[in-house]
Amino acid sequence: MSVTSTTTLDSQLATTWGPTNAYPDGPLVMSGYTSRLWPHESQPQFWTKYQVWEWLQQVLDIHQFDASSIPFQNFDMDGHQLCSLSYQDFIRAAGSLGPILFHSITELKWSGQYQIGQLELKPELDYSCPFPDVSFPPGELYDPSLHSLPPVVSPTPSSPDIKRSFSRPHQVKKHNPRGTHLWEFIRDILLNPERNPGLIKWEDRAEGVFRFLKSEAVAQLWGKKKNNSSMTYEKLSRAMRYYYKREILERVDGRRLVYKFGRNARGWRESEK
DNA sequence: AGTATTTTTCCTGGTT
DNA sequence: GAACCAGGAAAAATAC
Repeated sequence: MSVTSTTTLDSQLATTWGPTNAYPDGPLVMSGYTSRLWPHESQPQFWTKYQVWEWLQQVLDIHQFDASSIPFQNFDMDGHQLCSLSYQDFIRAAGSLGPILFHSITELKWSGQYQIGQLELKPELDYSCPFPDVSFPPGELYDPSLHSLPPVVSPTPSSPDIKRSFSRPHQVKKHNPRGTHLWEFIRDILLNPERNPGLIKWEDRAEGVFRFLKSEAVAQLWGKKKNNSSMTYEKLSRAMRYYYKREILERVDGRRLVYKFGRNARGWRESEK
């Protein structure tokens, strides 16, 4: 009764994560539990430069800072190098945010070793990537996060010239239910196109305009994350509409499935205007 | 334990 | 007719 359109969803999922690349590496993640991390993600020493930047982004988001708070150039390194930085190095590279980053990476290094035993991160340090706790039982959906190795992507040094005086880290505590809000979840899908082929795509990267390509599939993913198997795009979109008032999203009329990030959405820009 | 936020659920009605 | 879009209303889930 609650199933909207299985046919459509099936086809969306099929085209998105077709059988071609389903479970390429076998059952790396225990399908029994909801795993929060997958091997390479949980072990910073194996991160690529790209993943290091992802991590930076996530930590900033969690602590409500925007991307201009840290000179990303100072972290132009892979996970191995990152892990060898000292506390002082972090201070030098990130100023007042150094301690936060240091704490975060330390925690991650530590828990990474035990992730086999399914050790969960402390909630406040959960900058885990976009789809950590979305694990689909075999045969159901292909979970992109199960791809242990991200494709070769370089940090796109287009112009990370985000230099600005540190906006003093005065904790702007906000609500953060379950680690991620819907809009952040959506944003993170956009920021990780390699792992999420064809779910949502940028229409205008600079303006923050994007479009859902597989609306029901995204809803399913969101539902999985919230442990709600009856999530639909209909319901997800209602939540999206509430963002208009808060200016996290701006209305884009006329175009179906198209949304635009608003002034209160952070962390989606390639570089700060 | 209680309040504020955010999301979910359901719905009516309109549009593409 | 299917799939969306707009919001109102109210309940549920979370955060603090």
